Amino acid sequence: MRDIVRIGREHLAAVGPAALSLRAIARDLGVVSSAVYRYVTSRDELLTLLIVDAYDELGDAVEAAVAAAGEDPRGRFLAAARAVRTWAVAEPSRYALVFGTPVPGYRAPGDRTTGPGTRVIVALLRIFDEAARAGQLVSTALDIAPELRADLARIREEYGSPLDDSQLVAATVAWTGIFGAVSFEVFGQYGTDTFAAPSALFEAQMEALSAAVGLS
Amino acid sequence: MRDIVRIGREHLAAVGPAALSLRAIARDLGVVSSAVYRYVTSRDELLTLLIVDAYDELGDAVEAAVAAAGEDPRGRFLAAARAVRTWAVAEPSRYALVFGTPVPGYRAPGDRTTGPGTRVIVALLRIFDEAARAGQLVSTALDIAPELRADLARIREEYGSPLDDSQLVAATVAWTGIFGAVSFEVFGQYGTDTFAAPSALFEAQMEALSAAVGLS
DNA sequence: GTGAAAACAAGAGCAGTGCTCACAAAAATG
DNA sequence: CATTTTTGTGAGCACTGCTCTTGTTTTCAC
Repeated sequence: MRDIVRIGREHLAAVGPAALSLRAIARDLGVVSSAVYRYVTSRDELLTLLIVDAYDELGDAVEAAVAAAGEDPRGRFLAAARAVRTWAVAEPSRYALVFGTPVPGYRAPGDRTTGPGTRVIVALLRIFDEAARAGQLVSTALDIAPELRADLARIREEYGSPLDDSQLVAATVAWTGIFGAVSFEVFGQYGTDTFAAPSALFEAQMEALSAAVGLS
Repeated sequence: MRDIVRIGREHLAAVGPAALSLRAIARDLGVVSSAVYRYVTSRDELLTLLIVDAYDELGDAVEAAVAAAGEDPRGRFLAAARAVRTWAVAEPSRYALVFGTPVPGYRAPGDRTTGPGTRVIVALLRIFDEAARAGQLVSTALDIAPELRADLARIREEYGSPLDDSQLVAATVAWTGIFGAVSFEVFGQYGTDTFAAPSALFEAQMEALSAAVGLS
């Protein structure tokens, strides 16, 4: 059982999410293909296990990086961003599983993936909250539609965040900005060999982004 | 031949990139499966055709939106971002094909995809260039590593851009920021039903982002 | 210890996939 | 009209996810 996830992870790293084959995993496991269905009801179930697995590892990495960083909110933000990128570059297939195209026909069971799936944004929000409390988060007033205000109010309550609407939007910009930059690099969307020094680019991008969202 | 792409596009929209089946397309085409190999050497070849197709349509949409917007650089930027999102929301499968996880085993042939694939960033760079020339792009000096300076110099030359290093980095932040936000929405990565008004969120995000990268 | 119950594995089989290849019908060209 | 080129056929290979029936272990209560 644990072995299935272990070998599944290996195959995932080797062939990518969509090419992940239960039969191949069974072979590697030295067992006939149908035997795997004793432990896992379907390929999607296995994907869910691997998704949770990946979310957890990424969450661990980010939380550890934030904890290891200093008190400075901006430094913590940069550490979190760096941790995301480092993990993604080291585990492109698992990153793709979680942050790429949803696997065809696959519907993530919310009850099992939302918990681990929110660890990064929770960590980011905490950094923003601390910054706001320390007066190190400047808020640029944005033009926010009423429907959005309702959404943001719900989120503020759910996470118990002290951020105002504009700051919350800024946090989502930081969030999507990090993953946008990482995805571009990991998925090779900058174009072929456009950047020889992707990590240097990422550093500069995150510096710009952290300043942009008001972190100082 | 054109029919293959046409039906391929329909299937793509219906089932997503990874589940796209040549045999199913052949059936819809009223032809035996092996016949389509007369026109397309492999499934990957078909994917390439569809990728180019998607890039072109997105490029058209963005260029048209920018042209229809006023002279104001910021307005043009917002128009471009909105065009990306609108197309992505309308064509999630095709968006996924191009900006999601690379299809397993698929290697995009650079010579056929790089041209159409760069139209969005070219449009963005033009907006930034115009803004810079009009003095409407403030440059916040970033800490840029020497290796990155080399990359940026190459890019500046390739695109004939007048932007300085920090402004170029800001442009990549805008670029990846747009697609990061769009991907989060299209791929449902914000979490289940977190935002009831995604377009309002996007507007606010892009407003924040445009200000953040120095566009005024 | 023995017998029932639960857990595990095997193997055949179904429907689907990408792709190849020898062959036949149709269309264009001389 | 004859010949070449193009287009389509159908069988077949190796693979996939998944189901179902059968058999083998292991565990556990008595």
